[in-house]
Amino acid sequence: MTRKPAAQQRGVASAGAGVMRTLKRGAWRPEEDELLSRAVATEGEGRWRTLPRRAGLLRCGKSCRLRWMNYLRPDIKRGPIAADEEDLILRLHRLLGNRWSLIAGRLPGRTDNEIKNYWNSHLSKKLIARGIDPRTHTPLPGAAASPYSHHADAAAAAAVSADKTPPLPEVEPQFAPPPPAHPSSPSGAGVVGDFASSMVGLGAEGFDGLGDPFCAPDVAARGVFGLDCPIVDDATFSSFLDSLMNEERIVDYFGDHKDADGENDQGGA
DNA sequence: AATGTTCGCAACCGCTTCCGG
DNA sequence: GCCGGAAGCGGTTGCGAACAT
Repeated sequence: MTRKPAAQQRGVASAGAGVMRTLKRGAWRPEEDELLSRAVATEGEGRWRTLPRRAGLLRCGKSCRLRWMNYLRPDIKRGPIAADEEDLILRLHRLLGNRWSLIAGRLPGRTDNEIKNYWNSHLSKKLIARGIDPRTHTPLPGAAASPYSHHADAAAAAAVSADKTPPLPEVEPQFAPPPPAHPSSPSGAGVVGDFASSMVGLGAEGFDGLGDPFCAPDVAARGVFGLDCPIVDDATFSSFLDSLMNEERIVDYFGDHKDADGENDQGGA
């Protein structure tokens, strides 16, 4: 996608006709990408604050980091989200809520921004079409009687229409819905309670030996599970997440229609 | 063909968390 | 323990492209 030059794009000036060195904003140009890539190659990631100056870029460090993380990193995977990736995103979102970076961490080559965008533009609509609240994974109010009906409510119907996907088969959800994520905690506390209750339906019985096995270290550190929550090391938590990938595909949750409708045929960046 | 609408995604913003002094 | 700077994260914005009328 081509984009307008910085100042034009966002209305925020890179103007400033002063002595002051002004920062450029908006879309990155190829030569800027080149400068950034070279700088990271020689100096490594980190020290984003000072990197742009050393690289000869008129960008803030924040912008450089974002560009590198979401676009320039060599290990980034291009192309449409595959069915198994989508399955995993759904599973992880049920568990973790909108913790995109954590979710992205389990999808090699995918960025948090990409997953967030995919969720907002595709998956949340699919859930709504199924009469499921994408935020809580619980039935939408109007759809409570038959949450998986094709005609659950107007919102679902509208979403189906908007989604341009064929109707989904009526399938009982594989998993028991977790409680809503914490809305008041934008950067992470959304996990609150999700882990424990999600385990009921997530085939997590295999983790019985771990107590509350899904108290990831950061979650435990935030105290969201209280004192009873054992702190599980990264490896344990990681192995749990890995196990999600090996479960029967969550696609039953939606019906396996993706390949047929070509919905994921969006090109890469 | 022209115009309006919707969609997908890159980039920005503001807040939170981390870390060193 | 406190403070300030740096890094990280999630929500939101706004543009161009694609599609519909």
